[in-house]
Amino acid sequence: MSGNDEGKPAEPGTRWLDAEQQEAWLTLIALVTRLPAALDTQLQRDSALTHFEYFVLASLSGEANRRLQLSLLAQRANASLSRLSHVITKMEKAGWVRRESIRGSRGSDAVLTDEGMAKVVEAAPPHVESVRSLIFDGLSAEQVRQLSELSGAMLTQLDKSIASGTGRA
Amino acid sequence: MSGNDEGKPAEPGTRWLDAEQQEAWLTLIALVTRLPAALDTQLQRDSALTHFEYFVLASLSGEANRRLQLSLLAQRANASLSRLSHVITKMEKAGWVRRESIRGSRGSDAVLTDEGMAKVVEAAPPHVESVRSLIFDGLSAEQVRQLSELSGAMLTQLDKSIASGTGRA
DNA sequence: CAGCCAATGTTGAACCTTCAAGTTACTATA
DNA sequence: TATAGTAACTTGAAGGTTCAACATTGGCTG
Repeated sequence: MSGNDEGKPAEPGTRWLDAEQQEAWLTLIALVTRLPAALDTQLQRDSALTHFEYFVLASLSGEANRRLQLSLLAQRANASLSRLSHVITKMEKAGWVRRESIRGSRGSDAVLTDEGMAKVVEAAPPHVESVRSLIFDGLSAEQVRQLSELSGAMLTQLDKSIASGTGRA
Repeated sequence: MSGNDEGKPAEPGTRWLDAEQQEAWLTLIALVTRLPAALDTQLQRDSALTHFEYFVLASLSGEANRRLQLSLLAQRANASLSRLSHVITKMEKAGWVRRESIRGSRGSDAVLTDEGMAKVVEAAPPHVESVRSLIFDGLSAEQVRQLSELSGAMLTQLDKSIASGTGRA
């Protein structure tokens, strides 16, 4: 990666990134762009699923009664409620999920059907194999630990920044 | 994050992720999902740009003559040529970029116009501020170094896996 | 209990990306 | 110098996501 891809000094008063931050940033951007693309490509080809759909199905499959309230599922899947709602509608039509309203509460649950469960069970092995090949085969145990810590730290900062409105994102 | 979101053992012969890998994976997925969303939100609100558009403009602005062949620019921006072409078309209409065919070669260049340059110069300060707030304010210098290394290692593995067809992504 | 407020969820339109097919124009080969 | 091959780019359609507006329904307060 060459020069200054994050824009060059133009306004006095703006604090730019130092060289190490620049490099880390460019590399991180590449990662967050390419990794999802790679995951989608594999899942699309092997199972005709988006990674988001897979993640939603997998999340439900790990749940106590294979069910979860939509708003909680959205959080779990790092998505907006709107995005989730559209996808649940699609997967409901496919027969993998159904909606069920919660008595005595204002929410509704997404429930994984048997067909949905079968779908994840079928999609999981090639996907996990791909995750291993795309990422973990290149990392030592120590690096895996570092990855957890670093990603965790970034998520914490992300949440803090968004909550405070400072990052205005 | 609770249980086993990557699907549970169902097929003998599939090698699953160990506990540390699982945790790292869930955290990484959260990051690659939320970070781009946060970047898009900020740029959309402050500058009416997608992060990808910003990145393309910034990449051009860092280039020798503010120009780069489309296929190279696509690589630089971690995107397909198709995606880039659509976006260049849009930005051409906005007056930020123009296409110029390369004599004696079969490619064409994207060239950043003065208006395009003005647009990046205006968009950069709030964006950099946001990047700092969203990510770097939560990381020590040592962590920034680790981030470069780790992201680099993952990208290397990603490329290797995709090239070999093993990860089939 | 009435009325308001806030949380939850849905929807359609606009927008963006992907995918596959098609075009163009160099390059190599005979 | 034909001809085939291929790299570079474009395009339209299909599909996914976001955004904003709307509907529904509990919870809270007077």
